[in-house]
Amino acid sequence: MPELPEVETVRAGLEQWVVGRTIKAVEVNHPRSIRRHVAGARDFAQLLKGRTITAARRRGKFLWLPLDSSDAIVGHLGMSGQMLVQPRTAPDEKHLHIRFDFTDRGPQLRFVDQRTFGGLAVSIGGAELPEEIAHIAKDPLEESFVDKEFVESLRRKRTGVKRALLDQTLISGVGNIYADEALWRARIHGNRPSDELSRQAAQRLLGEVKAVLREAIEAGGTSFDALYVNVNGESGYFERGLNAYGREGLPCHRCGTPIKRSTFMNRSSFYCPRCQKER
DNA sequence: CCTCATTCCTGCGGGC
DNA sequence: TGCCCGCAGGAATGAG
Repeated sequence: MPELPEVETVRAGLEQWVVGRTIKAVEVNHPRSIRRHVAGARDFAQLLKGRTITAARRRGKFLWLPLDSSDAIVGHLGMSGQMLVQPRTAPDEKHLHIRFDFTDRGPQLRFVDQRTFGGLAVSIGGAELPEEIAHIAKDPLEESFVDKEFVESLRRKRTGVKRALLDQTLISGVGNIYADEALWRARIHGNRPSDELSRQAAQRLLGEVKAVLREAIEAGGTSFDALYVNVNGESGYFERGLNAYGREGLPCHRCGTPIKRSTFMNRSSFYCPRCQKER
């Protein structure tokens, strides 16, 4: 499940493998994967033909590839999207939806996506910051992210702390896994009302969010199955670093109490009932 | 404006 | 052995 660390790993791979290359042709096999490109597949391909990719950037879980036209390819991996760099001779993947061929006749870039929650679009004039992602907040690893602003807006919200962490307009890049991990580290229950958190607790939580995201990037991301891989098809190994997510019934690494699982927002939450009191 | 439930999608694993 | 159901969940959407 790609969250910020997994998307960052993919971004780094794109920087290495596709920046500086010129697109020769684009093939769209599944219209749903470009549903956010309203003008359709033909327009998508036409805008990209002959363009050179000049960088690989990311904000939160969104990626974008600025082009020499000042447009950009903007993308989100959703639940199962993959950006793979593959030799032209490699057999098509089962869920290969978009293929990029380059003028250098080198490896292709392939967008593969089993559940089709992800997708790509051309953002007109979006090289600097695509308007498609301007509505989401900065992610906590951006230099211009302001801790105090996050702390204050978190405390202004009238909702649960975990729900707030998952709100991409408040802080971007955090998904279900790293939200649970940061809450475990900060010893805060995800159902705690966000407006009842002290400034100190909110700042501590933010510190743990940043720490866990950085550590996960270092490990190349978290992989539970073949769905999350880097551009070369390799898995990350941060799963070993998880303290809460997916550990129902297993002893808390701090106090030994079995980790609990509960469901809300249509998703699972894992927490230590002893370290993380609801109130 | 704010909060929250619903919807999209496919593969997998449990239960019968 | 096969079928059905629940589950995985990021983000857009619309209801209230």
